Amino acid sequence: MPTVLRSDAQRTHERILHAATAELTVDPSAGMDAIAQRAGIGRATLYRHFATRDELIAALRELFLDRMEAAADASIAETDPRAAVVVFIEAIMRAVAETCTLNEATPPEDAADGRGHEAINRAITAFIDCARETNRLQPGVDAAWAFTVGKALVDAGAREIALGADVEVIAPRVAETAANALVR
Amino acid sequence: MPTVLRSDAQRTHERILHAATAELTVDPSAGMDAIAQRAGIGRATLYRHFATRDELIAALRELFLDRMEAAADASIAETDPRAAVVVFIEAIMRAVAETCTLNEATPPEDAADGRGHEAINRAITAFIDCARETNRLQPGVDAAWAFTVGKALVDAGAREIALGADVEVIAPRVAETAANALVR
DNA sequence: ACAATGCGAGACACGTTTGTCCCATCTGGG
DNA sequence: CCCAGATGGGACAAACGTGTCTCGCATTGT
Repeated sequence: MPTVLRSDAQRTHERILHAATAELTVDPSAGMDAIAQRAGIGRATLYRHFATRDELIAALRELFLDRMEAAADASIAETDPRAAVVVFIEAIMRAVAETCTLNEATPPEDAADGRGHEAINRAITAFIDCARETNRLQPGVDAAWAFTVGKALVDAGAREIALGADVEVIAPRVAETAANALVR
Repeated sequence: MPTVLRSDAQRTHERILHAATAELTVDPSAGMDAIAQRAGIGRATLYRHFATRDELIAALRELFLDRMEAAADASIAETDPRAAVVVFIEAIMRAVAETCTLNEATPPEDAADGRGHEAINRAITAFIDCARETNRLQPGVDAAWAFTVGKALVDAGAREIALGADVEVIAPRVAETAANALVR
């Protein structure tokens, strides 16, 4: 076997991640059987790539956090609060449409791993400050509520996509709606 | 035994509905054990009131649909599109905070029972028409998206409440946010 | 004191899901 | 042609959730 030609196993790996994303987005309690079936592989093969269910979910989570950190950086670069929301949400939507999932990916208050919270806190506080300075924040919105609203809308959009809707139509729509909800 | 003095069993019944609401809102796949524990009763007692898990969920669903029909009627009476959203969402929030649950309560496209869909379609089309006439609908919003956004936000708010937040602060906040998201 | 009612706790059978193992099969490179 | 790596399918034990049942206890009205 040549040094670099694991494209076979590699592609299966990615197909699993993609299928798990879709399946768990629609039904967070989906079993390994359903995930394997959606990936078009056998259950045994699924266990060859991810020893346990938790391991698969952890992999999804890592992918998601990578994307979210990138999205946070891109969002902070924006000076307009509305643009900041749109950029951030669109990036997250494209992430959850590919090989990550939001369900199970965001522990509400688990201080255990600072990783997820640190990135999102950076993005949200930057957005809140920016919106407050320009007096464009919707009344009653604070950091915690912005997080809740964003997560709820992204989650709903992700479900639409997992159910067959087009990312290119859903992602901007979710971003626009989130912007309307948070900034005026 | 007197004719009417089942207040004992009756109160247990309501405590179960309330506990099930909260538990299933936080974790839709919560087991009967978790529900009984949150209600502060034994699992056997839970089964004495609801023979199966499905029966419990059906009871929650019926309660929710009652409340939603009332909310739809109240919403339709409003002439201002923003007020229509606020009235509807606030009513739903108070419902899910008491003894109903949104999870499992809204079959996306199950034509089986027209009940849920008929009421919500009435409310949403009335709102859309009203908002379109006054040109206050946010661009890109149609009936399906209004439903998706409303459900997502109510769901998120219900989770906050089930986790301990105060209905009186969450309900108006969800309603305002939904209004901002849908109408300008 | 007595009986009735509702309850908590535990034991149980059953089905489903998880995670492991083994073997037959396919495919591409030597 | 042959072989290694990856796969699919099936058998399997263990864990978990469901639903049923029985027992003993507490409350309440008589």
